[in-house]
Amino acid sequence: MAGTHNEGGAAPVGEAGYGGPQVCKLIGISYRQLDYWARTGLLRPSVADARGSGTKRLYSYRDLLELKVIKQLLDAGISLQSARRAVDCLRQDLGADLPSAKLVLTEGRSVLAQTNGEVVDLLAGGQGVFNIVPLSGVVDELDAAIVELGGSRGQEPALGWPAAAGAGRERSREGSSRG
Amino acid sequence: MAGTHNEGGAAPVGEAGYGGPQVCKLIGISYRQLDYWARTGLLRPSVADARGSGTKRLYSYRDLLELKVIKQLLDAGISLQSARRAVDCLRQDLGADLPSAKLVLTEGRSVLAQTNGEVVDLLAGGQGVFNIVPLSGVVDELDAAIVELGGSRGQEPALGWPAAAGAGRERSREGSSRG
DNA sequence: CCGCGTAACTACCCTCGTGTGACTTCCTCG
DNA sequence: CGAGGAAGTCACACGAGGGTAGTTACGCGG
Repeated sequence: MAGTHNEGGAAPVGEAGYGGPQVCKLIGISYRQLDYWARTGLLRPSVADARGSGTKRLYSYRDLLELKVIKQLLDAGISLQSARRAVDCLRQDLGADLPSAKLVLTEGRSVLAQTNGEVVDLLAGGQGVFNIVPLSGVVDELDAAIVELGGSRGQEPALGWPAAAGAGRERSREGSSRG
Repeated sequence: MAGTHNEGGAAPVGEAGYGGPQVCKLIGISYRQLDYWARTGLLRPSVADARGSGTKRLYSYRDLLELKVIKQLLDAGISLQSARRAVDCLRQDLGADLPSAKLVLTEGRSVLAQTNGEVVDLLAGGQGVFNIVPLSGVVDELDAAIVELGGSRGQEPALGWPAAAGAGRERSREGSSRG
């Protein structure tokens, strides 16, 4: 279905990235929300941002991950401001093995815990509230959504990247020059 | 200011409870916040609510605990709506040993975990975001605040709750010990 | 006994963040 | 060059309070 044009499903056009409306379907947010986040600087598309009314925003898979985390946090009743800190933390650990990690947010500090032991350790020593995001679920749901929307394309939805710990996974296409 | 009132510190007058401004100091919120919460029904004083402009709201120690939990959640960037659910959960487990428990909130479900094992178990099976509130810290901080504001009275920081609820639950609530 | 002062609660209006809808503009593809 | 879709813009809504003035219940002094 929708196999006529290459924009019919959720798969990125070649290597370009994911367009705005596609991202909305994949993440499960409204377009206005995505637009708002992009305009307020919470998360701007890393492949290509808009340069006018007629252009397209292009999001990378990494962007999708961050968006999904933000949505999870919002669903859990956490404010955008806190979600922003969470994404910040996510960006610092670029090489982490995300599917096996948990994002642990406390007041003033946010860390990526790679094992359950770390989480328990943090829990034992902390006083405030903990917000814990198991990233496995995030990656899983996102992947499932990608497959569901455009899986029949025979195009890999960008999941072969857990070997990114210290490795250069520089397959991003920064070719589009701004005007 | 003519020293007309006897409540110089934080200790409740006899069995009355804690007044509004006192609660603000104890919990660390603004009066407007407390007022807003009372008006919107998030947490109304259980000893005596206001019946006009000249009357006083009187909060019980249990109210203070719930307020403190709410404030912790707010500090962690959690919305009032979610905090409302947390307090709801707290009210269901009236007889629980709060200082040793942790409040675990997930999307759609909120439970009181009495042991760390329960928390780990919940973490292992869940997908969404977890908000974990160690109540030991809550009780501890609240107790310290009460002692600090009214400590010179040599009075018990917390008094027995009024039997307004009708149920006589004599738990050992003395918050000096924590798990 | 009654007014006064003050402490508390209340009402009203405003702000800020976080969106949402409607409508416009304008780029890109064919 | 025309059609269509995507970003932009403006107005508005709603939650969560802040500020301030008004209103009422006390207690006290005259």
